[in-house]
Amino acid sequence: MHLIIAEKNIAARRIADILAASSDSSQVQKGAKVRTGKENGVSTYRFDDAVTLGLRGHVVEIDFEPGYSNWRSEVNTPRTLIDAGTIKKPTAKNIVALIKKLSKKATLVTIATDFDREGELIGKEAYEIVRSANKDVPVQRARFSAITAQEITTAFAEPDEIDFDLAAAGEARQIIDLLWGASLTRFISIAAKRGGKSILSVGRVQSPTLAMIVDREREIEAFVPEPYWMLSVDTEKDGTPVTARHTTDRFHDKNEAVMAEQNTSAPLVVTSAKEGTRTDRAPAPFDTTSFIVAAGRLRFSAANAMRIAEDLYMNGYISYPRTDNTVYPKSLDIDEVLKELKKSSLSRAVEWTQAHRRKEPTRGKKSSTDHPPIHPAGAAKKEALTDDQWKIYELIVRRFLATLSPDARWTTLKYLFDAGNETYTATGSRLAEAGYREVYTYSEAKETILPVMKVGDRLPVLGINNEEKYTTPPPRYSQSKLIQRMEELGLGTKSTRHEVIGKLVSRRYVEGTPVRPTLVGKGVVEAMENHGVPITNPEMTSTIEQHMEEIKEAKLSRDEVISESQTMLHHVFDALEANEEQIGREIMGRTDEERIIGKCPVCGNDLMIRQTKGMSQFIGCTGYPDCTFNIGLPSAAWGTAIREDKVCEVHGLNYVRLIRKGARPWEIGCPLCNHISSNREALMMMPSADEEMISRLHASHIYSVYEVANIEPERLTEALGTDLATVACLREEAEGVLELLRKRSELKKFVRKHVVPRRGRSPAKVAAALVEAGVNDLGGLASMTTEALTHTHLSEAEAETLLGEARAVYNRAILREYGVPAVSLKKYFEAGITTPADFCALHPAYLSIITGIKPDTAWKHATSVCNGMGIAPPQKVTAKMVEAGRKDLLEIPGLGEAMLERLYRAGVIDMPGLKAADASHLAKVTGIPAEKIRAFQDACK
DNA sequence: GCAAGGTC
Repeated sequence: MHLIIAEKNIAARRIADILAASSDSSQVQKGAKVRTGKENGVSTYRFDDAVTLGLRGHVVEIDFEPGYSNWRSEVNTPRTLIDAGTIKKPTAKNIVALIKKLSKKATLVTIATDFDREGELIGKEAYEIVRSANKDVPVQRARFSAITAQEITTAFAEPDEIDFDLAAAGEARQIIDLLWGASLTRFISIAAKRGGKSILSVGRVQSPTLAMIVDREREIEAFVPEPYWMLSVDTEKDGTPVTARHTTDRFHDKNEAVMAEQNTSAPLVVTSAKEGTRTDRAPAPFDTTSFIVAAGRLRFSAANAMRIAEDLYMNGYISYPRTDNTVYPKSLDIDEVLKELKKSSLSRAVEWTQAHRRKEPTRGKKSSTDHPPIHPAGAAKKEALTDDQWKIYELIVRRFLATLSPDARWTTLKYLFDAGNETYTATGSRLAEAGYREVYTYSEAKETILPVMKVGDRLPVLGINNEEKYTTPPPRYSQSKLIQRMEELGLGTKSTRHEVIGKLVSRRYVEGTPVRPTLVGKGVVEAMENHGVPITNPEMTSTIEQHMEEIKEAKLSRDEVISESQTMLHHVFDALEANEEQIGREIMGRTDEERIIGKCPVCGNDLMIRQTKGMSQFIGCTGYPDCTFNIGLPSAAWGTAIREDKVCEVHGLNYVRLIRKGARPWEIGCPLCNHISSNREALMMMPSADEEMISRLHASHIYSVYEVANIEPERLTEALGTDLATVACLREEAEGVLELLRKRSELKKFVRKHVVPRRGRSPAKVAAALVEAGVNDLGGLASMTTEALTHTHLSEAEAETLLGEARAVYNRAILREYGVPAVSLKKYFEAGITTPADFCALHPAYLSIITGIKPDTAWKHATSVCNGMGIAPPQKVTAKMVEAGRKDLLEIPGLGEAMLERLYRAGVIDMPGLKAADASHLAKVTGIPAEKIRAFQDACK
């Protein structure tokens, strides 16, 4: 059996299709003989004697040997990771298992992973899995740069061998990345006391990228705008207005500009008129980076553009979108692609291209072996795709057509003028041949048409403009600019570059589009720069690249390179460990800054967003405990509170918003404005509150009922200008309001738990209706009628269920309050004893017999419930009494255990009780026939 | 809990 292993499922499928179609036997059957199956959850493609399967990129991952998982270990400190051994562990276990299984039966294995360094490593990983199950099977390597019939058949007809040196180069990179990344990440996270979700990560790619963003921000911050002046004159020729610029583009000295202006005098004499042409080259084929840049102009984020491209690829509309190649390989049949595209919604553009083909397609600067440039692979109709998918597909098709179309040609016109002692110029351009612009319509061809003039023409001066302008700082990086820069510096790969920004955002190192660093981001970069950690340097990548090249050429060994890197990292740690505390302070100082939202209105210290260990967060004064001013914020379950740039005009505090992954941010706005308005209603609930009182409270920075109830009475008297007695009253009122609010919130919680949300009827709406109806707590709800409940947006059935739940919960709470312990309560409820009334009406012996609780204890429970209810408690019942009575009763012929329970229920627990009872009444209560009862009574001694 | 690299 021939086992073929590709890098991914789609590649496996297409390779199988091509090989099956070209194998001798199948040519007769036109290639329709690939059998698709699922083995171990992995798709396989079988034909003839071959089975093809796709990996999922790397199916194993490197990690440290066991024992290094505790970040805070005293023994295995971050530094020890440098020399900790690494192991490979499977990440796609089902694929690994399937390869092992199939390898045992294989007589030949072909590794058909992508034709690049990482593909070689992935192939070697697969090879090792094969070898672990089969020591002898021959393993060969197929190399191809496009999955076309021609390339695949050649690659399999002339197989090669795995390049273990190239794979070793990849391994060196993996290990070095892990050693540096993990050890430094742990070190600075621990130094800055950050754990869990807010760790501070460091890596060979992410850190230099972050440093670039930080650097740009520094340039912007340090930028001082400088004025300059631009001089131009307005004129006209045969009624067409023309503006001519001074030949000195920018005057940096105002006096010079003014002088030039004064020296300018009519008429404007044409001294030179030059015509020319300019070639506007058709663009090169798309690689991943140039594709992301072009999609960025259509307002797609890098990650979004890639996600859509991957979608299109999976559906066969475009070729593989992760490529470094900008030169179409010979094996790509361009005519065939064009023919196919005529079936798409872009057929007119395709036809134009076919009619105007340039000799050779354009080519970019980079050519590589991995994949062809991104190009269309199938025809799509506009209706078959979503809007965004169509925009991306159209872009890729039009770019492909553009690479096959002629260059555009412009004619240019340049005039020079004399105006007194000054010279001016005007340039025009006109699109002579649109060329590729016919099909690639993404940039506007901006023409400047000038009227025809000849040397010696004299034009009027209609006006002189001397404009003062300022130089501007370099712009922040857009996503695509950043990806371009990363590529120039060799950071990341075609497959990962667009993910790096996402990583920096999720670490809260950068924010916004275009991206700017946060204070944490700046702090981390500064800390590394200040303490000689070279990882923020792009050179680290180039060094690794060089070393990898040498490993590939077998000039250096993998272990030599790793060992050199380890030594270097040890030196880095020498410096870091000596300054751990200082590094921590530097970063934490920065991050604190990010949480400060303004000055405390009470004491003038900084106000800071704080999170507790639980889910609660608030804005507190850094003067605490001397100043206790604070503003509550919604629970962190709604999102983490972060500072915004906008500042409240009234209170001078930064706005705050809550952010949560996957949710729209919750804009709190000015936290103090929010605090005031959300507490106003509650304050007004105090009977003696009025507007005037509330403004007095606000003036003393008292905003909530809670504060009224809890701050020192002296402060209240001062704030309100009243005496202590009035304040005492007020505090009592506040306590009352708080109690009411607490109950309401409990009620709300209860409703939320038991009412199913429906369109237009949220649980909150039901709760509001209850409050409106004067129901403030669970007890109130429990004592409502079903009918009354149906007026709160509930159906009758819903009202009944809610009422049932409410009563159960309420009764349980009351009974607990009256002193029935929780463990016993559970037994009572299981036996159907659920209300205080049950305890008062039923005989303790009955309570005991149906729950298994001792009679004495049941009596005690019944007594405390009756006391709580203000009802006379039952007479004392003891185990002895019950036992004696029971013995007597059971002696009566025909009276068994079942009947005993019924009698208990009716309060009859012994012979005297039975004898004294009214037979017909007892019959009614117990359901035992009256004659039988009479017979029992007769049998009593 | 950490990197970067594949792929989904």
